[in-house]
Amino acid sequence: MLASALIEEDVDDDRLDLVLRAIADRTRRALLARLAQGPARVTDLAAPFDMSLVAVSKHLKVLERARLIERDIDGRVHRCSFQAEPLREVERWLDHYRVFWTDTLDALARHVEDDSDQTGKADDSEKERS
Amino acid sequence: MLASALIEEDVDDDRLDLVLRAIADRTRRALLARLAQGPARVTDLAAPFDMSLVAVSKHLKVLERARLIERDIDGRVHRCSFQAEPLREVERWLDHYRVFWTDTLDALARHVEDDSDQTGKADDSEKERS
DNA sequence: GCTATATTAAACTAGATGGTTAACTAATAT
DNA sequence: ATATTAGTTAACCATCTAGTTTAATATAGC
Repeated sequence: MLASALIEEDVDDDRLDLVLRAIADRTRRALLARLAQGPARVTDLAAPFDMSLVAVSKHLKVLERARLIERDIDGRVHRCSFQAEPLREVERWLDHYRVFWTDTLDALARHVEDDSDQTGKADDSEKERS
Repeated sequence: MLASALIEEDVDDDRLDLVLRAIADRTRRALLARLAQGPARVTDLAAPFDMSLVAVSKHLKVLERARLIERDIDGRVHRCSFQAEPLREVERWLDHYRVFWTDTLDALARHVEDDSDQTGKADDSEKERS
């Protein structure tokens, strides 16, 4: 179990790194927000921003590498469309923490117990969180 | 509405930037995963990692600035504890996109329509720049 | 007081990031 | 055929990042 599981985890981490770093920039988040309304050309995407077309083009490439957008090239026009899939990865990561604000303290205690075998040690006899 | 709303949005963006960039690093995600089990000292947090204590200390400071951890200083020992609150900000951001994988295509269509007044959408007859 | 421990601070490095301008490629329009 | 448009590539720059090592600070124990 160990080797493959660890490799799997690294892959997940790689993808999470890509996606989280892609959305950790407000320009790219704005581009995504725009694209969530529907596909658009690079030039039109760049128009609202106070930066060069080249800069926006680079941002789009970051989003593309994270698979958050897809590009449909038609002649000299690149039409970009939003792809939500990678955000589900973020969602899945958040799943591990959502218990901290959705469940009761009781459920929280259960959660901590359930996962405590992962770390072994952690002498924390105090879980006085907020 | 405009001015205050825009400022608010900037604040949100600032906080999102902080939080997303904090979690966009696998070392820091691992630290959070560990801390979600319960508070821990800096030295113990650093132990599993193949990097210097100083490096981990810096990562912790990034998490602290994003308010993802709190620090309780007791003598020479800094005890760090997980704070989930900022992740709700990420959750709220994701809310805008969750519709893309939870709802039917029908609901998606509705969603796009509802928000379309924000941008005047897709076909903005190119107002070229630069 | 002296020594060991816990942690941060400072100074440095290599590489990534976010932006620029200028040059290029390719498709379209006149 | 030529000029315009859409977009990328290349080269460059300033700043940030993630790590290092060494030094400093402060507490704890003997």
